Amino acid sequence: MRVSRDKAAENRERIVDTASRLFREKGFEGVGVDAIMNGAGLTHGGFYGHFGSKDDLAAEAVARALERSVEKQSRYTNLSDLVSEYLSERHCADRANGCTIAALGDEIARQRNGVRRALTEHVRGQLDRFTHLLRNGPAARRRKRAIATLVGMIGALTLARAVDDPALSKEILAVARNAFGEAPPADQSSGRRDG
Amino acid sequence: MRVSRDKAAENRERIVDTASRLFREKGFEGVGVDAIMNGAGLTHGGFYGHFGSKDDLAAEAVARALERSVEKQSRYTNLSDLVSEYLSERHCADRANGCTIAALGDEIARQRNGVRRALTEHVRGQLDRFTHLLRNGPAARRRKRAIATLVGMIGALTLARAVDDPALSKEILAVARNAFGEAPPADQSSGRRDG
DNA sequence: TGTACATCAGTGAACGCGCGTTCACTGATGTAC
DNA sequence: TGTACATCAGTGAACGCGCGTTCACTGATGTAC
Repeated sequence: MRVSRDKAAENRERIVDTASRLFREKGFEGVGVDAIMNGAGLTHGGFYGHFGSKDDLAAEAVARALERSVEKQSRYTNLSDLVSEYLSERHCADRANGCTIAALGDEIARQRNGVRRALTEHVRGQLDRFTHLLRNGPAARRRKRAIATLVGMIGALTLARAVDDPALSKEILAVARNAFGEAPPADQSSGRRDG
Repeated sequence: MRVSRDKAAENRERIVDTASRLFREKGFEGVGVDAIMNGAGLTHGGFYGHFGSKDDLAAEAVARALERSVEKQSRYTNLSDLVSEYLSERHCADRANGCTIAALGDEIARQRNGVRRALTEHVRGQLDRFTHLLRNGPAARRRKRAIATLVGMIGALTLARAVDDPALSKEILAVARNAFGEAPPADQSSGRRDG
């Protein structure tokens, strides 16, 4: 049965949002078109009225997830709070609504161009934002800190999720919050040469 | 045609090694039993004489990859060299023979108990080894640095591989080598409180 | 504003392929004498 | 040491299921008058 154009547009958005969550939760190959459409309250047959292929949807879903993540970040005016939230146990437990890079990082590396290009632009933006949020030192040094902070966040969340033992997982998050949220990780303050 | 017991044992080892490489290269769901057996110079039918299921092989393959990684590390007597090698462009480009956590991290988080448990023990060992390689400061602080270093390494390699642009990828690796291989990342040397 | 028709979003059955798994078979290996 | 038979590692065809994709159909929406 036909549905109004507005309703159809809403449905499309809902499919993208649902996919964006399910992919992060179970991986690209862990979710079928069927599950995505059911999750959006539709049946699988209508899928190809909205998207050319599952891969096309994947590209849109990743782009959507990355946009949302930038929106969420705009609330933070300093990097420490952002890092603390990112490395919280809540975020660690909620893969479906959390960071796309931590949830799908190594699958994205094997993905088609569309997905990888979107991610690359997102990372560039992240590094610029982080560099801007860091207040001390010249831009080049702040950029280095931004990179070290970003990779520390991603690695900590990935490892905390991969590990089986809740105590170890919490320890990793807590130490990383302290290391990347408080002290400047790329600061060569221990007196070594600067490269 | 039957094969000698020694040859059969060799074949089994070769299957595990091949799987360990192919899984890291293409992900658990990106490789079929067929491809693994062909890679080991056999046909798919013989697979179930060696393993109960593809999942069982996955657990063995991950365990094997982690063992190999520990063997490789035993060559290093200081953490800086180890980090530099880990964050080299060579390692970044060679997913099949490289770090299992960076290659399969977020898939492992969704995997069965066998795989996750093996990984957890490996991580514990890694942290102990890193803590031991760090020479300065009390054990508790060295452990924090070990954790920050490990998650920085994993995050940097994951991100450098996910990103589309070689220049950005190289920048991430270079900055991370400097941040995690030279200065102590968990060092609160900038004068903040210690937690 | 109301009516008649065309459009098309969504449905559900069906297709085809790939993949994990099974199985009857083969022929070299291992063993008993 | 040699022979006869049993064992069993590996082969390749086949099975069954799931999944991405297609398609004929439905009936509400959109439109023309």
